[in-house]
Amino acid sequence: MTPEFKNSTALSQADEKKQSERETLPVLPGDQEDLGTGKPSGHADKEVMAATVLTSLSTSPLVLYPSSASTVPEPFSKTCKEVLSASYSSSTSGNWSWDASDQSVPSTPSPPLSNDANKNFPLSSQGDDVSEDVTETTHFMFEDPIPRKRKNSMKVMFKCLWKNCEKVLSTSSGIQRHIRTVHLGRNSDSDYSDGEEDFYYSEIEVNMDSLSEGLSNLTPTSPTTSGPPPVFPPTLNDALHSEHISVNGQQNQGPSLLSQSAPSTLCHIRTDHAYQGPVSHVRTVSIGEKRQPAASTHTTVNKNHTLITPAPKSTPGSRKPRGEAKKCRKVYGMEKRDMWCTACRWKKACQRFTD
DNA sequence: CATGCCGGGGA
DNA sequence: TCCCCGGCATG
Ligand SMILES: [Zn+2]
Repeated sequence: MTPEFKNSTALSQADEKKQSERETLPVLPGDQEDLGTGKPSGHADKEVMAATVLTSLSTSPLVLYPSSASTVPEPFSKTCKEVLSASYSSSTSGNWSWDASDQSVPSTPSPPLSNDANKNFPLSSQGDDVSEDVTETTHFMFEDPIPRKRKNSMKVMFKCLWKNCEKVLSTSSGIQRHIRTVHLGRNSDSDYSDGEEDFYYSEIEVNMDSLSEGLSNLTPTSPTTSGPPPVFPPTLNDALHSEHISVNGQQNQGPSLLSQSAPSTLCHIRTDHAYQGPVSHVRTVSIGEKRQPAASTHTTVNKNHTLITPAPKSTPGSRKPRGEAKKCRKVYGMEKRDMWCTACRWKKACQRFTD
């Protein structure tokens, strides 16, 4: 049978199943030429076809050198990767493949994480921006529409990194709003979000398990709770840096002036957001020099092996950068699926438009 | 909801 | 090895 008709016609909607009808190709005459669909004998299957035309979409890569900004009065450029390395404390040998090594899910189907309603983050936004907190959404931690994580009992939260602000929200949009309104002093009406906010918050992951374990004090289970209900704060901030960064004296609040509050650190820590590649939008302000909170070596004495280091784990730590650049699928569309690169057809990582 | 892709499965 | 899909993560 002709392989052509194997597929059916259904598809439609979400995933069109398959449809190997060649639109462009006329019903293949007896023997198609080389670059047909799949020839056993590999010839150089370089795709040199017209596809190239479309491929021209690439984008404008390169250069964005914001570092030479200008507002920076003092050469504060330094401490760059230091921070980076600090946060990336992970090591090469840190095969996080062990993951579930310890406790948790021996074999029981354990019910949905559930139960304990323990959750509350000690965020205390006091200190600076007293002027007005737009209140906006605050902390609502459990409303996340996250049915199940890859693991169980793992939650991703977004923490504001401003000097004295420790707000933690459960949604990125929430934290962005917070930063925009509270710190950047932007109008909330226009939720125009340029990449700026991204640099002021970071994602942290909260392990409910260890949490409840370590400090299961929330519940009156153990009477001996005199322990300090610490907050698992990945916040390794120290006031040390504040000295340098005090360019503006304070931060936050600058309704009239735009985000002049931005601190100055010439390095852009890429906690996770990997913004690179084709940047079509011209950033009004040069990004790159901002970011005030700095993480120093976590000297926290963690006797437990349960580090809460923000790094390895499914969603939170190593986020999937999710490359940019349109891939075959988007470029050609489902209709011309035959033009996709093999990888794309197999639903694998695209090879033609690798970014 | 669409896209991208890993991991796994069938021939 | 080729081919494909379930399902999930992400924006
Ligand atoms: Zn591709």
